Amino acid sequence: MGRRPCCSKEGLNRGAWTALEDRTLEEYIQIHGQGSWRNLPIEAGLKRCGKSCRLRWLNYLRPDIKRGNISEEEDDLIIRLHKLLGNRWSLIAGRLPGRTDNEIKNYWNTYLSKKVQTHSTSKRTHKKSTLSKEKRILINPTPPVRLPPPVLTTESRVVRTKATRCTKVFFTPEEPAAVNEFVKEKAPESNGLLSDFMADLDVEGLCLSEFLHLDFSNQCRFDDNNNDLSPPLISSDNPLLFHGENIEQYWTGVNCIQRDATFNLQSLDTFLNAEEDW
DNA sequence: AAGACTTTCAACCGCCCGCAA
DNA sequence: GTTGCGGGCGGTTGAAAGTCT
Repeated sequence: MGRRPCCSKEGLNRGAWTALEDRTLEEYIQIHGQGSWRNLPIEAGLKRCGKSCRLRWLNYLRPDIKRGNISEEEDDLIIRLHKLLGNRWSLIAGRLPGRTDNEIKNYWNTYLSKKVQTHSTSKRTHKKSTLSKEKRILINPTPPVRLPPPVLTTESRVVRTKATRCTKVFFTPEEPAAVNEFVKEKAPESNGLLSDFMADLDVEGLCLSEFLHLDFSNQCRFDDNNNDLSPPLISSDNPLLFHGENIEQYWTGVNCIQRDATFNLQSLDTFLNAEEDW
């Protein structure tokens, strides 16, 4: 018994999305919300497979998406998480708010895997690998810039979402002040770099699986004035910022850990590095 | 200048899983 | 317990853009 295809595929558009299709999908989801992907194209009047709509929304149109400008810290985090989780891109992406599994997968395949290979042959140093970073696309640690919405001058025009290459890379060593605040507080021995913060986040005594399965992307929308128990881990301004007290509140709230359990933020890095010894 | 080659990444494909009937 | 459906995931493809010769 064959599986019913997700859609007939007959008479459906394929390939690159046009500006008009993007707008139609965006408007539909703004009104009706996402979900029911199979019916969505019919109801929205799109000649697309439901899966295609879902993919387009999740990987490109979603408003909270970050594209390009993958920072050094994110690089490092992806490598560490990949070491821990393997090719579980959605899980890795879940730890990088605003990043999609597809983007991380592509980024890994085109750049990070080579970088890691290079590092494994020549011992890792603090500086980036000798691999020509100049060839990387849109990668610098400056605040991510959303690509402007597609220009809708011609309704049927195909939107080329491909990022253009740049051969120069600019490093702007600035970090969100709040991150440094928190890092200094929790890890005074570090100099405040986010990478060091990651090196000082410990899950000892906590449920790592819970940690890994938390949907951080949702937390980006957390409003600090909101005191409910929705996990208030990350602020929208500083997506990688973990609020220790809030983590404790959440985890104790969901009974992941005992309320009186000692809560220490020490070193996730230690854990990730310890993986080598497993 | 132009053709060949390489790189990038959006989009597609097919499998898997959870859930409801 | 079984079946079918919807959604999600990871692997792969191929067109476009960049680089090299």
